[in-house]
Amino acid sequence: MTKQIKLEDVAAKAGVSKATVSRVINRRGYLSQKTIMKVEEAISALNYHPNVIAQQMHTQRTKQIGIIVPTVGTPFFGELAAELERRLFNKGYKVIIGGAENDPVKERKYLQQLLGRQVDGLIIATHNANIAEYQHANLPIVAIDRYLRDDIPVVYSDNYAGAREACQALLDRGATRVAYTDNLNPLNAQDEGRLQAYRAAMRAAGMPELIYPSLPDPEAKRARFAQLFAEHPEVDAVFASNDLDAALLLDLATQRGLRVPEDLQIIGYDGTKTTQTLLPGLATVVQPLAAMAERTVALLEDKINRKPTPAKVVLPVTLKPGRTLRQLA
Amino acid sequence: MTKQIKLEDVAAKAGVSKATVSRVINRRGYLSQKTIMKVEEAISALNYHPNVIAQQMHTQRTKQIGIIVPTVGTPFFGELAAELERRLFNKGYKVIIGGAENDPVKERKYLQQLLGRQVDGLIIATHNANIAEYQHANLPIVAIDRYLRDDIPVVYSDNYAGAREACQALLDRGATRVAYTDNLNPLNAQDEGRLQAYRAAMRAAGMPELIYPSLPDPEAKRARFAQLFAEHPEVDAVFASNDLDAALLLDLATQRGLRVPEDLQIIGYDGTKTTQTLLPGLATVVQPLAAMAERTVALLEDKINRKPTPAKVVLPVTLKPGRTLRQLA
DNA sequence: GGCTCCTTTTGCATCGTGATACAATGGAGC
DNA sequence: GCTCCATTGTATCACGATGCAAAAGGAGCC
Repeated sequence: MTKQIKLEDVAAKAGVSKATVSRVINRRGYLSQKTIMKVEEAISALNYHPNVIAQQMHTQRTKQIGIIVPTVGTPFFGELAAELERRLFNKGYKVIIGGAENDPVKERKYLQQLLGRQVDGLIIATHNANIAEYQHANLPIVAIDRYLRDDIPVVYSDNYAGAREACQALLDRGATRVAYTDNLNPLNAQDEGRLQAYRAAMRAAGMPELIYPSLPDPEAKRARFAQLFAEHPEVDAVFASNDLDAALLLDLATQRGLRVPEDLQIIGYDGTKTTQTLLPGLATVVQPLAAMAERTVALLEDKINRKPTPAKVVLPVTLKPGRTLRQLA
Repeated sequence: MTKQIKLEDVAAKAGVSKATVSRVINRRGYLSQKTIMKVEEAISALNYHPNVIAQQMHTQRTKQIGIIVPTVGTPFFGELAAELERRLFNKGYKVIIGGAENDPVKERKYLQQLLGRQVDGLIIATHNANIAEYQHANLPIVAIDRYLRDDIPVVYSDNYAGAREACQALLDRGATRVAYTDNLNPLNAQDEGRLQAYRAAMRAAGMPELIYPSLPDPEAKRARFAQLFAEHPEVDAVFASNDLDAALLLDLATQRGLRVPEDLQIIGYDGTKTTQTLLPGLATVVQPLAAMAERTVALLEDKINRKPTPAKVVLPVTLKPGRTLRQLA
């Protein structure tokens, strides 16, 4: 705003050299009590704050970590970002957050800029198109829920087991026709785990597969899900690959006069705090967000410190029953 | 990771001088097509990215904006952060996000570091204790929903009108005892608007005030809200100052066998996309998040460019009726 | 006084980019 | 041989904090 106070100004005010001020700030080397006091008085009198950019220039480190998520405006990624941010802050890092918004152009722009040593490391939690920049990125990276490159570790929860248990929970409670809704982006290897588990469960139960895409546009998605009920009135259970979709299905079902869980059982996926607060009755598969964040940050630190890291970390999920499931027979 | 490629390396590889490489990158001065090609080839061959820190050092700008929120793990602030981030990105800024977590110590730490010109501007959306650092901050700042200092513009939505309409909606539908729950932090001037409107409405209706605090700890809050029903069975309507509390009250009421809205009407506040997806039936007061973000970013840009800014911007809210309200008589 | 030893302070180079001034080269055109 | 202009190179500085080597100050000792 007005004038930028720098080290030199403090030095002049205190009547010492720049080096001495620096040494007072960082408590290094020999210092007389008298100079320490003089300098500290000058610092607070001028309201001096060291220029972080200059420090970064010198250390060649920014102590900043980039996090790329689809958006923080959604419970899963919002809570994930919050968990990551808290842990990174405790380790002295600040977080640059990028909402890729399922827009490969925006994601690419973020990467190109962040690759100029603006961050000491990167956490990628998007489900976008395979972006070339990742392949040549010369930077510590950890991915969440998505494979990027052989030497980039992936942290994810056990999607296959989670989906298997969700399907089993429905079948154990007498479901005869189970539909599945998912964001069927072929580039997300982990979500494939959920799809595969659903298919395997249907095969084992001798039931047909009923798969509906979860479209990005809210209106289109609502219309698509409405079709499900229209086309397949025999469906008496739905496994949604995320809780927001489960809530939408719940609303649609209620509007059509279906009773939940008597006529239709519903189970979601993710189990964030937000969903559990807003819809405490929803059955869901809870992803271990805190643990995922913990491991992600630990892996990133190892990468930064050039320690060896495992190729992947898989964490267990928990099934949370709820009022959208019938009582067990 | 390995070796840091710098301008000089590109120059050597392309067989030209540093100045020429700089000219090519920034398209300045006379340049032959041949050199442009040579240089660009070298750039991509070496996978060169300009060192952002050095650029920042030179321009004395970081093109980074700090956003301090309580947490992005909550629908309101998560969606707000997402709206802000998208607009800032479009203007060439990256976002450093800080979750203050209602912890004044953490908030203060963030400020002290960010004040070292690590960001070109700051957006404050916390409801924490009054932190001294704000008073001397020599940096463009815009606050959301909270007064900080005379020369820091505040953007907020019309809390008084929103609360007034919420209360009126309940009374119009035959409510005879209306309780109010809120995060009663005395430092949040705007929330006071909601409280005042509730009090005025009760006074006008000749009804007693029933005010319950929304505690930070989830378990404690649940217990506190349960008291509301135990202590005041005559309550037939609740106005919650946020949707998460409204959902909690809805759950508690259902568990106690109260029918909503027949026995108990509920209206919340905020009306985020997340709540409207998860609980589409909840009546609420919708805050204009997108407009708030838009105005905030515009004000911050004005501040950065030293243009005059208004002291405050108040935006209108919208009442969204729902199945937690009775039909109008 | 001259010497060593320790404390305290200072000057200077460094990090990578961008800006600026100025020189130098080469080719075209007359 | 001259001018004109496009093109590239060289050189230097600024940005602000840091860390090293060197210098300055003071005490003690012979």
